[in-house]
Amino acid sequence: MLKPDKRDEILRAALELIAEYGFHGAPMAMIAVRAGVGAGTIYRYFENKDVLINELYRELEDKIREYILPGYSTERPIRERFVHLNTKLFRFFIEFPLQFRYLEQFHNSPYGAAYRRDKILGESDEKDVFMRLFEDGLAQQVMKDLPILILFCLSFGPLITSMRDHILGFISLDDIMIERITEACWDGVKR
Amino acid sequence: MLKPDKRDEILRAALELIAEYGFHGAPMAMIAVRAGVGAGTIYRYFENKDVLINELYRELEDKIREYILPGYSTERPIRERFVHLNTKLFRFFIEFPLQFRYLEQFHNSPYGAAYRRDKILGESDEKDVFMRLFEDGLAQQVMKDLPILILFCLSFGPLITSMRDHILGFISLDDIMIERITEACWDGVKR
DNA sequence: TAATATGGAATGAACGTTCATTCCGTATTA
DNA sequence: TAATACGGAATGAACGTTCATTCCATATTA
Repeated sequence: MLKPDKRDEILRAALELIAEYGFHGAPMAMIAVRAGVGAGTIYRYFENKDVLINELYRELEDKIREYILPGYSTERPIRERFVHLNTKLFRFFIEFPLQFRYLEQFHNSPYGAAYRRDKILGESDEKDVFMRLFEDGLAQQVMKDLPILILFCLSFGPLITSMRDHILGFISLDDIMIERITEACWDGVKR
Repeated sequence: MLKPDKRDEILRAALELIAEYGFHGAPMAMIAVRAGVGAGTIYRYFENKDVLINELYRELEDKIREYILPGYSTERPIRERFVHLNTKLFRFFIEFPLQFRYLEQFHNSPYGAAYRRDKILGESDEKDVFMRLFEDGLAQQVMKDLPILILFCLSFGPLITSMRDHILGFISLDDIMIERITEACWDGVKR
């Protein structure tokens, strides 16, 4: 019987190594060593490296959703929802920097491009929380009359860029700074 | 005598292939074929792949400076300077999408991290145009009282993110959209 | 001028290394 | 004991880089 905890060890090891060294700097053999399993064992849990990478991404997405959604309500005012999601995202990434770096690696690769194409153009059954927020912001005329994707860029661009600098140690993001950046982003998207 | 145009061909080929396939998806052999030279010839012009990659980045930086600086004056009002640089940067990247993608690849790699560390922490002799703009904006109390790097993130985060979506074909950045995004970024950084 | 010699640029096959993946003998489980 | 999981050596493909050789523009010679 395949053990779930061995699978988790492999995923954890892959996350750590890929976050630090990138996809090409994290060979399967190295992942195996860090996970404390044989190289061949990985292939009992994941068909190949691509599958492992994509699986890791999917689980990460779930983890993020679980982290940011509690306390979030589409009934609240747009501005409050915006601040909630932005702040929680910042907090998540600061608490889990390896996860942030993994996401960065993923998005800046063919994996990420393909995934994003699916998400934006594809007919997803359940709409993204963020999509929904910007749609509502537009409908209520609280946000600037810009394409939703642009509103996206205006709030997540600074988030990602500043997180990167935080992780590299160039700036330090404490709660106050997070709040001020979020406010500045709001100034950017609000009408 | 080593021919400059052969060197240029190699740089051009490397730019195209790395922009499209990433550092690891662009083998030297492939670069050689596209440049129309023998594989070994590259090593007559560049010590190794790392040197080639860094040289390409440095030339790209020069090209950008030459593109955005004409018509720019530190004597003008902060807001005008901000709009000038942002707009020119957008235009450059839209006109030269391969260059944008190369920059992206570079920044999301150990090359970029090392480079950025030097630039931010190092004692550069000449100050960056952008650094200077934000310093002036702070001094004149026109911009929000935030660390310079944060102001940076607030304006370049959206630029980079929206350029990425533009290149992937998810949005279309025309002059009007550029202006509106730049305005929104200004709303983000202005006091 | 014609014929030959020279030296550096260009070449691409070959090398050593690294990697993802497979294979199979052993250990573990039921 | 039979079936399944495991480990890590083996494999072959792909890569960056090297180097013995070829090519060619120029210099030298007769």
